[in-house]
This record gives sequence, C-alpha cells and structure tokens, in this order.
Amino acid sequence: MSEERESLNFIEHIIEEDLANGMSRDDLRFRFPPEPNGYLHIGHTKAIGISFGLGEKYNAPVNLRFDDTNPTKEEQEYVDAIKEDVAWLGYKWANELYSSDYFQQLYDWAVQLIKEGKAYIDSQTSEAMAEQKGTPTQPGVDGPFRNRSIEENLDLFERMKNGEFDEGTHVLRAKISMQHTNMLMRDPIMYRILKKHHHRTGNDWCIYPMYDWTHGESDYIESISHSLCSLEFKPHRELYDWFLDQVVEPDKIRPKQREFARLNLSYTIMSKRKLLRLVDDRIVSGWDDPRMPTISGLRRRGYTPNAIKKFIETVGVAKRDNIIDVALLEFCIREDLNKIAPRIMAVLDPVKVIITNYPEDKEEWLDAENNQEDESAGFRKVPFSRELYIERDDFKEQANSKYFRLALGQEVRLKNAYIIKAENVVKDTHGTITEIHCTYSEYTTKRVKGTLHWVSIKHAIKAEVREYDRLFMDESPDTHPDKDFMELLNPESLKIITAFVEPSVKDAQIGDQFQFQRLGYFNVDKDSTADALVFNKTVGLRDSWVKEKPVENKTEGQAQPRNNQPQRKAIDVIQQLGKKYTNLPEDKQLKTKSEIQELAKNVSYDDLKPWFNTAAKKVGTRIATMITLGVLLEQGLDKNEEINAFIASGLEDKNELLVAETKRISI
RNA sequence: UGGCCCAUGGUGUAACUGGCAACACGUCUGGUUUUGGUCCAGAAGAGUCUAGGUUCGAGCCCUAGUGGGCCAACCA
Repeated sequence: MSEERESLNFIEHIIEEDLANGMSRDDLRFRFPPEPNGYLHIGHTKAIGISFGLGEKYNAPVNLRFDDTNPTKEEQEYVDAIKEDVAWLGYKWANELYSSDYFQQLYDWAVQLIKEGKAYIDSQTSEAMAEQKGTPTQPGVDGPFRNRSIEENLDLFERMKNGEFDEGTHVLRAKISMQHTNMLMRDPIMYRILKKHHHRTGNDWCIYPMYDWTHGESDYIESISHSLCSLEFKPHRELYDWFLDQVVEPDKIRPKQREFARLNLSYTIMSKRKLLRLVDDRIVSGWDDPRMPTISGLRRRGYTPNAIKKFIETVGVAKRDNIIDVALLEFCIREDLNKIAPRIMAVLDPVKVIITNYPEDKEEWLDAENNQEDESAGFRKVPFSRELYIERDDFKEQANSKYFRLALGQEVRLKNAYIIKAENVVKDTHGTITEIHCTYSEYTTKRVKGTLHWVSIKHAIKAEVREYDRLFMDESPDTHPDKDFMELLNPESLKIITAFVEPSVKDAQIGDQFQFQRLGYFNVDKDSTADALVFNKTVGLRDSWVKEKPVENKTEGQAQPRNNQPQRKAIDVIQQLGKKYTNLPEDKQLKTKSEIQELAKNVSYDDLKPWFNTAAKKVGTRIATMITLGVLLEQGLDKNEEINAFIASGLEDKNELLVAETKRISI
C-alpha cells in the first residue's frame, strides 16, 4: 500500500480533524440549500459539488433543502428547475426537504425565546429601526420596545401569527445587543408579517421566519454536521451559533457553518438578480439561453455533467476571491467531447469548388471514420461529387509557406477523399471569388501539408448554426461600482449562420453532439425540427494557428514577433499596475487587457504622441504611459529598445516598474 | 473611526506537525497525425504582498504595515 497523501482542501481538513477528535463517520451529513427564486448557475455548481462531493467521499447523506422562507420571490417553477439541474449533474439527494417544513417548530422555538426574555416584538417602522441600528463603525441604540413585557410580547406574537396586523407593523427580534460590533447581532429580526401565498404552505402563515433564524435551526433539525456556504455568510456565523445555543441539546449533533469562496467566471456574471435582468430585458432568450452561465444554459449549449464536474474539481476550494478563466471551462468540455463526439464535416462559410476532371454525373460514397479517439465508433459513408463547398477561409489565391490550406497551384487533401489542386478562380464583379476550379488525383497516400473538410453541394443539408461569444466584453462585468454591467454587454454574442452539413446527420436528435471537423463541437438545439436542423456551437477546437493580421501599410515583411510572450506578460503587468496604483474614478481607468487591445486598434502609431499628451492631462502621466506602452506592445512594436528595456526591468521587479516607466519612455 | 475574512507563476489550487515551492489551465518549442484537433516530448514563467521577529531552518508561527473582500434588506 502506497501512502500517497492526497491533498485536501480546508473543509476536508476540518472534517478530518473532527473525525480525529471523535466524531463518528455516521454522523456526517451535508445539505445543499438553494432558495427557489431563480435558476442554478455554474457558481452553484461549486456549492453543489462541494457538499455532494463530500457526501460521496464519506458516504454520507446529502439533503436537498429548499430555503423557502420568502414567498414574495419564490416559485414552484424554480423548485422544479433546480431539481432537474441537480439531478442532471448526476447527484442524488438523500431527502428533498423544505425550510417551510419547519415553520411550526421554528414558531414554537420562537415562543420559547420570548418566554426566556430573549426575543421581543418591535413595532417601529423599518426606517426607525435602521436608524437605531447604527453603522459598521458606530454602535446602535436600544429601541423603545426593547423591554416590553414577556406577556405583551407573547400576545402580540400570537396575534401576528393570527393575521391580526398589517404587513410592516410588527416584527419579532432577538434580544442580543444593539452595541455589538457585528451588525448582524444588533437584535436581528426573526419574523416579519407577510400576507402572501406560499408555494407550499399556501395561506397557512401570515408570518415568515428570516434566513438567520431559519437556516441554522433547519440544519440542526436535519442533523447536518457541516453546513457549508459561501464567504459572504461569514459574519452570519456568530448569529448562527447564537441561535443554535438557544435550542441545542447536548446529545444532538451541533451543526458547524464553514465558508468557502464562491466561484466567479471571467466574462460573465453570477448573480441571480442580474441574470434575471438579462432574461427580463430580453437580452437573452431565457434562463436556458446557451450564452447564460446557468446550468440549463450550459446544458443547452452542449456542456456535459462530466465536464462541469471536472471543472469544479479542478477549480478547487479555498477562501480567497477568485476569477476563474473561462478557458479552463472550455478545456474541460473539449476534453470530454473529444472522447465521445462523433466527427462530421460541415461548412459554415462556403465557397464553391468545382473538380473539373471529375465526371459531371458521378457520385461516390466514401468511408469516413466517426471518431479516431474511439475505435468502437466505426465508419459512415460520405458522398463525393464534382461540386463541393469548402470554407472560404481555406482558400487563398496566394499564400506563404506557413499557409497549409488551398492556394492556386497548391495541393491539399480533402478529408476522407482525394487530393485536389487549385487551378484557377472565377470572381464576380466585386472581385469576390465565386468558384475555385480544381483538379483531383486519386493518389491519396501522397504527403500534403493541409487537409480540408468539405461537403458535396448536391448532397449537403442546410442547417442553422448558432455561434456564441462571451456575453460581456469585460472580464469582470459586475465588479464595477459605478458602471452598470449592462453597459458591458457584448453586442455580438450571438451569430446565426446558415451552414451546409453532410447528409449523415439528417436524423440527428435534439441534444446529439458532434465535432464539426476542424471547427469545433456542436449540438442539436431544442429549436430543431425534422426538416430544419439547428445547431449550437458548444466550443471551438483549440486553435494554435494564428491568423495573419490584415496587412497594414507598414513596411512589407516586418515580421510579427515570433514570441509574443513578453508582450502578453508586460500587458498583464500593466494591467495589474493599473489596478494597483490607480486612485482614479473607475470610469477613467483603463485597466483591462481588452480595453488596451481596443485602444491598440483605434490608435495608430503616429497618433500616439498627441494622444499621449491628451491622455496624460486626463488620466495622469503614469496611467497614460502604461496605456501607451500597452498599445505599443499590442501593436507588436517590440523592436523599440526602450520598450524592451522597460519590459525587462518591469519583469525583473514589478515594483520598480512605475519608477522606471516615467524615466525611460519618451514618445 | 469598528468587526471579520483573505494574500503562493498570467489564472485557479497544493505544499502534512516549520525541511529542495508542486499540479492543472494558459503560453511557447519540437515530434506524430487524412482535423493547424487529439496524442507524445520538452521549455519559459513565482521564491510565496512588505518590514521586522522566533528558529539551525519560515510560504507555513508571531507582530506591525500594505492591498483586496464582506458587514448598516421586514432578501437569502
């Protein structure tokens, strides 16, 4: 037995410690407690993965508990969607439970607290109460109802319950301390009057318990051993424990709340409220729009449970704020799909190829391997004929030696078929190529540099393809305090294309997944019908082929730097510095790579000096310099020695960068 | 003039009771390949926010600072 020590996250360390201190494995119990007020997103998947993952690891039960204490926001629709999503991910909950199941018990305990003088009815307006509450830096003051008699409290509470009072007239508060350094401990509200229909308890209750009063007690009722939640609940822990102290019996499991950092994904948002706004404002087609970070959106987009689980596993669990690169998510889905998705050929942006030495009425059905990663996947037949489509991108009249695709006078292989050579082209009046005339040869073992995908025009099926890009142009759209996330939307996040696909997919079913060879992974959308296929692009193939930049009117042959690593690195440094050293209002900061890149596009080299002067006045020399540098680097002008020196010094010592920058750079 | 939490390559996480800072993504090279994919081989990139302290030895412990986050809903 090899004693390979597996690396544990901090929660697992806590559990191991508890176990070592005498807790029985049988006492381990977890829960996932969503509020049914929206759809689950990739961020919830982390919470789900942690609790259910622990359940699997320790063979312990995990409850699915709907935290449904606020009937104004919660709906059955969401309960159903959440159950579907958790089940789809492949997790099995031990019990389906609801906080509302515990309303009576919670009420009884509240009465007990009143009797013990630990809770009282406050009959002020919420404004008055807020005023007495103080601020994080100032203690609160006691309100006028704080010392009501127990009898009066009991009477009022019962009448609240019986519906004798209007909403907002009374609340039940725990009597802790208005001077507590933790604001949550300043006599927190336990119950409010809400005359709303509840999706499960109907009109049984006129008062509803608050989160803090409900959550810990629900954990206690369910004998949850470890109650895991995200970091923003850390300040609640003290109150969680206080409420528990009031009811806990020594022989029962006392739940522990522990907090982990929630997941943030770059270029998207992770707040139910904001996601709801995208839905309500019709920015997206619904909660399951394939651009949404919701589980249902990812599912529709073609993400698999395995890929999502792998992602969550890879991301890890810790307590520091994070923004995870969406590239990691994409890696996970590619890795999974590469193994399981059958390959087919589809052309998204067609240009016609005519094989001039291929007989006009001939057609052949050639063998094509379905998946070279999976031998059991077998072969299919694809039709070949005289007239084909290839990608417009795959042909160039003239090409340099780095271009592996079709060019005049050059040969490429057609995947699963023959080698062709481009002889000449036909153009329309605008100079756009309409036909490429080629000759073919059957000598298929010949070595050629490139292989293209294609479809036979007369056999191809038309299909709608929906290509998605990130929803936001900003890496972290919902962290700007003075900028609305809606301003950062990517206007081109959806592109609808008419594509031509090989006929073997004509009977594809909703949800079927394919690799369109050389393009990416696609699945059949639910909008598909028998005679009109609709595909979603799940993710593109990894593409190390760097497309040449459109030729600028610079000196011909000024090669792009072979290695752009230093540039990227420097841009990252600049980015960091921008964040770190800027005290400017948010809207004057230009600190993200995408912003710098955007600028790089719009500012020409010659414009830089005047631009710099203006920018320096506006945002300060330091920032302007950093941006200018970023622009220069982005444009690939690494020949500039000063910049190189600057980069070198910056890389050596990030802290010296600021000092160095103003001295060295003169434009 | 508060309380609490956090700080390790570009990103995310490891590093046991102090003992050569590791893994994944990303980036770059090369090889194989009827996908510029996959796969294989390799490389660059941090000396752990700063300053002190304890120690033979500190990413880890202590103190102070700096930076970031959370906390003032009859939301969860």
